[in-house]
Amino acid sequence: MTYTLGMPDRRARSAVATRAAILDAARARFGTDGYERTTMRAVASDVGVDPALVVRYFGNKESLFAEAAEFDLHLPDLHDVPAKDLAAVLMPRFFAVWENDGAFLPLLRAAASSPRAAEAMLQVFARQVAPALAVVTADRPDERAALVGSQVLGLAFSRYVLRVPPVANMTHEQLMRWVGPVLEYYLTTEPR
Amino acid sequence: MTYTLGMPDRRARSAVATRAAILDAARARFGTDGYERTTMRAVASDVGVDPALVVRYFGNKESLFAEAAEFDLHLPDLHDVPAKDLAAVLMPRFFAVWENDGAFLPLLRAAASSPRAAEAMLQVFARQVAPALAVVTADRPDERAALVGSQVLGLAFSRYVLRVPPVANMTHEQLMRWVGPVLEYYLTTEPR
DNA sequence: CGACTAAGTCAACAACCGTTGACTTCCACG
DNA sequence: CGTGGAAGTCAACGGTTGTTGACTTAGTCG
Repeated sequence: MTYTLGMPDRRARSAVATRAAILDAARARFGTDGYERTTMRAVASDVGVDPALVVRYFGNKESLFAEAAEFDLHLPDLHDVPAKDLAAVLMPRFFAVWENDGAFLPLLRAAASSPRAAEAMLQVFARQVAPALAVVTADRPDERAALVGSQVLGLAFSRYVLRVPPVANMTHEQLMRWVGPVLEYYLTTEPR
Repeated sequence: MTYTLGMPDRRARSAVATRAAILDAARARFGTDGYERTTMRAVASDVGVDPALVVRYFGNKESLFAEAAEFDLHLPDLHDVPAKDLAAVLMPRFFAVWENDGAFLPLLRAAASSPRAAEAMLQVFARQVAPALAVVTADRPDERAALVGSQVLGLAFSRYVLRVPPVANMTHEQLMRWVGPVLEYYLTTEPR
């Protein structure tokens, strides 16, 4: 332990830990309550901390949201995936992003009433979804990617926001059996 | 003019007119700003009226929203529609409701961030969409209706809220050619 | 005309919000 | 030991919100 420079002490370590805890709580709140109904006080209270500390770390509510809404879809490379297996590869990523990760829901909720959030979501689609799908679409890749996006978004909205009973209660496998052929159709089949 | 009973005078007529004006303004505000960011003061100001008058007519904000979110999809009877023509019958109603009518978009926007609006939207689905589709689905009508709903909702979100370029710019016929087979599949085909 | 009543206004309330700046606590290090 | 600085708290601010109750205006009818 010769170096003290760049070696945070116990206080510093606990500082980044509480910062991360605040970010987690913010993600959860934004995801379930949306932007407006999420209060700085509630986020702070979830971590057991003073509201002033939240603004000390993140500046203000808008910046906190921006940082909480940053994420990476981690879409796999689809180059060597046969058409029949596309859904089996894509759907698990869908569930992971919307259920476990939980970073996507805040953005979806906010995008409905905030043009800025809508623009951010469009960027995610253009930079991550469209390129990943482009490698398996023969013609009109933009149209096909957007149609896949519409089905995926609608499924997320029905299942995680609206909680439409049948769709919200179905298992991953059941959903994959229903939706899988649709994704495959949008990506590979020629419409009539 | 023998009857005065049930014959509203000028004051009463102007009263229902301002009430209707308030309802229109509320629909517009809820549609663009969502539930939380819509304020009673803003709605009142749009009509050029005191905020107290809004609560006088509608009780409170929640009731105002409930009344502003009421509408009828006017879904046709699908009893005698062959499976091949289902999409051709349903899609025009989709465009009419989301483009011309314009009463559904507020509800979608608000539903993303307000549990109340989400509940209202669920009611519309359960009372209008599901029963209308049930007459053409052989088995598991609830699942099939919910899946159709998810695709329709996702299309509306992509096209009218997010405005994803390819989907937002396509014509009615192009969209019908792409999405039609999916609706038909959800309603009539057996999944693997 | 004068009383009645509906339509609408006014000011104010309690609560809650995001944000601020000064204060306290406490650990590490010279 | 004691001092500096980071981590965190505290109380308060200015503003906005939904909602309330008393007040004013104005048309109608006996």
